[in-house]
Formats: sequence, C-alpha cells, structure tokens
Amino acid sequence: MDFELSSSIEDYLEAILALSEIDPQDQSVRVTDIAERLQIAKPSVTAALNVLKEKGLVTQERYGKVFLTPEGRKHALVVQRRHRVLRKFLVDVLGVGEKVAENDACLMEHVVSPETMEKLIEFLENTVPEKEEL
Amino acid sequence: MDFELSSSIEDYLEAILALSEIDPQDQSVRVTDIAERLQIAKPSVTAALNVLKEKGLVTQERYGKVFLTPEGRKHALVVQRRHRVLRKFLVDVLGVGEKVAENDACLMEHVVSPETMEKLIEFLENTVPEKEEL
DNA sequence: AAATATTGTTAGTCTAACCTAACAATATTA
DNA sequence: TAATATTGTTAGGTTAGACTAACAATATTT
Repeated sequence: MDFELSSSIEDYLEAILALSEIDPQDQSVRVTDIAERLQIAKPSVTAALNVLKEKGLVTQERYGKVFLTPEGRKHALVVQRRHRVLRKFLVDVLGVGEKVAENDACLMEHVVSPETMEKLIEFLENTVPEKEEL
Repeated sequence: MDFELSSSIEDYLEAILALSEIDPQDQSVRVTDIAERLQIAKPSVTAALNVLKEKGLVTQERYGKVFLTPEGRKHALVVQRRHRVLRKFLVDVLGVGEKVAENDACLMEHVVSPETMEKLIEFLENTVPEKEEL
C-alpha cells in the first residue's frame, strides 16, 4: 500500500492530477499535455507512464487517454497537498516571492518528511489562521 | 565562478569538509572515511573525486589524501550553512524531532533557493534570537 | 474517403550515480 | 625486510531518467 515514489514519478502524478482537474467533465489526460506541462519530451512521458501503470497508479490503453487510478489519485493528492502547504508557508510565513516559492515548493515537496509536514501545517494553523483551505 | 552542483556532489563536498575539520592539525581526508560517512562504496567515491577534481574543488594525488581547494571549501561551507540553518529552523521553530530534522535538512539543503535561505535566516534572527552562531 | 496533421510509441543513445570483483599501491607488523 | 593488512583504483555492470529520429495510430480537414 505504501510505495516509495521517486521525485520524477511524483512529478508525473502531480501533473496528471492537475491536468485531469481542468475540465470536471473529462478526467482524461493526454501524453502531449503532460509532456508540455513538465517540459519533457513525449517519449519520456510514455516511458514514465509504463512505470506508473506497473505500479497501478495510472491506466491507459495503447494510444489512449491517461487516467489516474484511485490509488494514483490518492498519491497525487498527497503530493499536491505537500506542494500547497510548502508554498503557502514560504509565501505567507517567510515572505518568499511567489515565483521562487512556487519553484522551491516543487523541489521540496519530494523530500519533506511526514513529521515536518505535520508541524508545518500546525504552524500555519496557529499563525495564518483560516485564510483558505489547502 | 558559480557552478551548479548536483545533490550528490554537494554531499561529497559536505562530507569532505566535515571530515577535514575533525583534526585542526590535519585537513586531509581519506577515501575510506568519505565512503564510510556517506555509506557508499569506495569506487563510487573515487569516481566522484574525479568529478570534483575536474571542477577544481578538490585535490588528490594518486593513492593520496584528499584536500578541498579554496573554491571547494567555499562551496562546502555554503552547503554546510544551508544544512545548519534548515536543521535549526526545523527543530527550534517547527519543533521537529532531532533525527528527522537532521534527515530532512540533508535533503532540503540541495534544493532550497538563496532567497528562501535568506528569509529563513531572517526569521530565525527575529524569533530564536542569538542562541548560537550558525 | 483521401490527404494531411497530430499524437503516441518504439528503438536506440546518453549521462549520472551507484554497485561488485579484482587488482595495485601503500602501510603495518611480525 | 618480508608477509600481511589496509587503502585506493580499475574494469565492467546496472538503473533511472532523460533525449532524438523514425514510425504507427488516430484525428482532422479538404
């Protein structure tokens, strides 16, 4: 149930989740859009999707649309959450600029431990109370 | 003057600096000790040292001791500083446990931007004033 | 529906970073 | 100082994650 996922694989999951949320009617995601979003060549995406399929995080038929499995979605949401918490912390607490905060969050989201995440959320709750949900 | 160093290379630099500081009389560092500290096989260290030598960050004669160059030392100190600031922040501000904080700092030190570092230091200065130097 | 354009895959390469096994060089000690 | 132990290197292999070029499948347009 609890894989360890590489940074790269987490990035793919996150991108697929984001793209799948664009149109609430259509959860499907295209290889080209993943490639575009991550600034990566399409064959690299195909290769990554094979890994994701093997891990049961994504479904895709040959030449078809990509979908997150429930498991994949779960993992993607965790990463997304980490990203948002980190970005909010960097911007609201430390006062880091939006662009840099976004970028740092992108990198930190793959390495921060669950404990640190917890403490970060606690801190946000006691400091920047209830601006918005994460 | 301003390379981009991989996480792995930064880890080597940091380890070499730490080992070189053990005995103030003897700044030299052995391959075996680097390997031991980073929990990595010795041939991997040899390979990494070749990269570090090419970049002018380290000197070593065949079968000899390793030394940081002034340039290498400069980079190593930057990484060490990032590590210390992050760890202190995690422990003193967020209340993360020592072990986890140490580990997270090890990973975050390679990805945090200069801007975030600055803000982190500022925050520490205004919050946990003057316990010790970093 | 044919021609064209777009999208996705395959095949083959490359690089960084690790590994083990075997050997060479240096250091230690009997 | 010769035998042994330790240390460092070489050679060769693996894996993850990227790339390009070429092709196959699907979609679009005429």
